[in-house]
Amino acid sequence: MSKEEKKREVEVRPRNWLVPVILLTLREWNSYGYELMERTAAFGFEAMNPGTLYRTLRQMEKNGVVKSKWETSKGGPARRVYSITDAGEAYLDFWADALEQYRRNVDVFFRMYTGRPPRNDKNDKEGGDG
Amino acid sequence: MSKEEKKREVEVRPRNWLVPVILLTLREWNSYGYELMERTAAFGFEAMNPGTLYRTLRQMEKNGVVKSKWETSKGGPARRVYSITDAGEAYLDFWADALEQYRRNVDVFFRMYTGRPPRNDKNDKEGGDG
DNA sequence: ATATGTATGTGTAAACTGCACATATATATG
DNA sequence: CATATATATGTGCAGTTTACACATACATAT
Repeated sequence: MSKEEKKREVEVRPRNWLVPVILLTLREWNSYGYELMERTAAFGFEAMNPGTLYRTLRQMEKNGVVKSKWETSKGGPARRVYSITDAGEAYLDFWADALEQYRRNVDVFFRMYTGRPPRNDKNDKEGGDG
Repeated sequence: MSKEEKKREVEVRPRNWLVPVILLTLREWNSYGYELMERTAAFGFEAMNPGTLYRTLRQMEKNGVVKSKWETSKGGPARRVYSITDAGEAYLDFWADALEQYRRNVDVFFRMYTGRPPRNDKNDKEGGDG
């Protein structure tokens, strides 16, 4: 396994990370799929896949956290413009709570990763071989 | 959707979070599945599922990041005691890098979530209704 | 022989996601 | 009208991950 391959393998985003990112963006301004693809880059989605994004938006509307309407006045293909709902703002708050909890877990990880000396002895941590 | 249901829905753990947690624990002392179930609680796995843990351990051994041997000397059922390999320590370092990157993304999220006033106006953020 | 606690493991189904592919509109060009 | 291009939205499918239920096995006590 090369260094590059390992890095590609480790995708450190929580499941559905796209959902709170979209909600947070829509809380500030209404937007549509094609534009959201650019904005999500700041949150770790450097090469956002269109299919994933549009599917997520539809799922979110089905769940009632966003709503949409067609916008045809701007020239070019029609855009489905999304806005956040009250349920969506509440859901975003849940995500914020959960993310704070998770951040504490990651802190535990880093304290143990950097703080303590590795190769402590508790069991018999085979000193030689296996 | 009740508050409880929503909370259950939002699981803010990255994919394979169990992997670095196991590696980090094994870096300090050798251990086995049943014992690891308790230790993972500190990292957000409060009700660890045995099946998930054992399957993950086997997958990790297949990938060469841990190795195991049977221990039958302690009384009770035999334990498969795992230890981290050199490849495992290197893999743990990759995870640490990725987690730091991810933490930056979460920081961006929280700055936007708490820092700025919601309901800014950029597009036409429908002032009234939908 | 039965029950209990310890310990490891599999089968299956649901959810999530990346990749490839399909569709549709507006504009420019010939 | 025909074609190409940029914009914009959407579906099919397959691989991975994971939760839940279930199965297996050993040691000890009674």
